[in-house]
Amino acid sequence: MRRSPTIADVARAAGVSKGTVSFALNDRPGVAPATKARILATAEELGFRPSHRARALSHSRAFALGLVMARPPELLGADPFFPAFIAGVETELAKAGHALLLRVVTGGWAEEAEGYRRLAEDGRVDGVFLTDLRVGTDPRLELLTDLRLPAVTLQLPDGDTPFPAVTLDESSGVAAAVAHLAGLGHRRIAHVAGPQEFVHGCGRRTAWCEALDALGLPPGPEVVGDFTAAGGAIATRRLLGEPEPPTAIVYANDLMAIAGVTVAQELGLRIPDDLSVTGFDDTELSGHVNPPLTTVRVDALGLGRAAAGLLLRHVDQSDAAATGNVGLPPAELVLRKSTAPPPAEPRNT
Amino acid sequence: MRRSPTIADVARAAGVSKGTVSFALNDRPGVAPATKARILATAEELGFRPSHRARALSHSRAFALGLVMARPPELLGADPFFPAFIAGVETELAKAGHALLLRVVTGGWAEEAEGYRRLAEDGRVDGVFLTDLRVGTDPRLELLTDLRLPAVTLQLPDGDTPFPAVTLDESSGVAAAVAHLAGLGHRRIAHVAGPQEFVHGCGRRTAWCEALDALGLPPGPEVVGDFTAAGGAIATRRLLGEPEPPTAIVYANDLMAIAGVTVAQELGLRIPDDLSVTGFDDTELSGHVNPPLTTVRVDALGLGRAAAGLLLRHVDQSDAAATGNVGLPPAELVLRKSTAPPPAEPRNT
DNA sequence: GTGAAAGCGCTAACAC
DNA sequence: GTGTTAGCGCTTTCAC
Repeated sequence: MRRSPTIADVARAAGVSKGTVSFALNDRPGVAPATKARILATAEELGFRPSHRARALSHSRAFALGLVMARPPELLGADPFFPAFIAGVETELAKAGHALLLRVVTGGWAEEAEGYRRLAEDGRVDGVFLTDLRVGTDPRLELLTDLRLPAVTLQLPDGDTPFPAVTLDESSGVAAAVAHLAGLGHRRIAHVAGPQEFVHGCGRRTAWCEALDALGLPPGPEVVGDFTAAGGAIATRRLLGEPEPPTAIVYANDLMAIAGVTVAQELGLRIPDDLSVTGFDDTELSGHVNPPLTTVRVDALGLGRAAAGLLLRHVDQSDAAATGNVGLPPAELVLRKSTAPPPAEPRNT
Repeated sequence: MRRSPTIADVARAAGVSKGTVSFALNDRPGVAPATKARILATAEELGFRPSHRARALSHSRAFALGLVMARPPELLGADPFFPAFIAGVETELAKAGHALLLRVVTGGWAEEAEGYRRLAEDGRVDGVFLTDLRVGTDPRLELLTDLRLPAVTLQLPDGDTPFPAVTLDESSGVAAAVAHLAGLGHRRIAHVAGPQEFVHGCGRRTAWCEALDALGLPPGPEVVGDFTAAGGAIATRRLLGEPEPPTAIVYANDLMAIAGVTVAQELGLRIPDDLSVTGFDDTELSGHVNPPLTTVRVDALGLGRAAAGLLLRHVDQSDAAATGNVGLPPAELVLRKSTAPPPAEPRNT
């Protein structure tokens, strides 16, 4: 079992000191071109790879970024956002030689806080991504400040946190969906919302609400769901059971929308003839359900890339140059077949 | 900005040497109970947290495990397996104080190999999980042996790799689906397979094939898909366009099955009256589509837990005690509403 | 331009 | 029992 070569081996083989090797390897000035070439060659020849562990110790840096996913178990396999987001993050991190540490917690806040705390106190990461921001004051903000752990957040353009943020306007996508429905003639446009403690859940609801208002339509009925299919089904049943059911429903994600379509169909409604539906996320499946779902596309991959780039810059610069936010193109409406003009006659339930 | 206390600080405060502190902290014999208590107390008081980086360096261990996900971008958000698997892995790793490093590669084999290589050569992880095993000789087997990187594989009970494995019988689930359909009276039972280079894609197909044979049924038509919704749609269109279309289709995953149902419905077929369908995975959505999908449930969370436990043991034991495989309960059929007896009359296409 | 040596924070062998 | 010391492999300051 051959031990992998260390910087000392290279130094010996090249006939120089460890320090010089280090300088040569890191492109630092003050090494004669000839020496440098020789060092690089022997390093190459020996198959030298710098030990990440040793660098981490002497730099007091982990060269890794962390992501804590707090999710109820049911939502784990169904959420389309994280895998794409993570893929985006990875493309950036891989280039920079950083790694991504994942922590998934399925319990409550205590467990989540513990997740961040351990990442920080163990020095396993140099910074973290803050997704699923809570409205008001997210408790993680204080925690991370406490832990002195750099972070970037994902949030809506009007958000305001003490951390650098990647912003993406989801509202205009929802507004476009509402406008599209209104344009088709709908007047009772309902909403199945996500949990209102999250900025995205809350933001989408607000966008729906304000879009209705801007169009001079009355505020439609709404039910707050939980982003799960089961929750979407229950919410839909509630909405359709009302005395004057909506003719269109704007869902806060595709999962709830698809479950909602199923419920409506079971109740004998035809989509889109009797009921129009829109989703949010544009999951791969949404184009392949019956009917194909009109939805709002959000670029999770791009978000991941942008967030990783921002966090890397934020972490790398020890000087306090303000790292500005970065904005992504707004979410956009994807028209498919789940929307149509409302039925002419009022239905009876 | 207060530097976090090191072992030297604790030693000084407790009036002992670093070595003694280290022994006390690690529950090693040879420290007087009184001294030990005092050390533990001062450590607690100072808020001492051992530096993971320093331990990693002196132990030559990363205290982290790696997972390389190789996935085409389309499948990233839709695959229900990984999130649950990762959650399972995490529950075990968190207990053991290990971290999970994720690497996602969307390109080909070269990129994937590079992913493993970097994890190994950078010493970022102590071992890796090998999912999506290829049939025949998976190229990663040799690579990892080369890199001297411990690994555990996920595979079918009859698999055979040089690495410890977590095994789960998927075949009996598929066989149960076929038997269920045959019991309803179906005789032309088709299959939409996953990519045949993977053991799970191949295994499910073989299970379907052998189940038909065991029941004395003729081998049904089949199309090899790619596990994506789009692929499932295309495959289904092909099967239903044949002169004598099947009356039932067994899909290798839910995503393709749901897309297949949509295609069939667009062609005017009623599910399950005109066509029965089964899936595989039991995603959250599959109970909330129209009709709810009969499928095969596989315990991804349990797989993750078992794999993590196995890999931890495998990595921790420096002595060569053979770490046996661990077997999980077989996948089981979940009956819902997408299956029924075949239509009495032969349809015309 | 290059070498020597002192860290980074912990572990583990070896003295006492 | 406890203290001392030499690593783990790299970075970085300071002489020369």
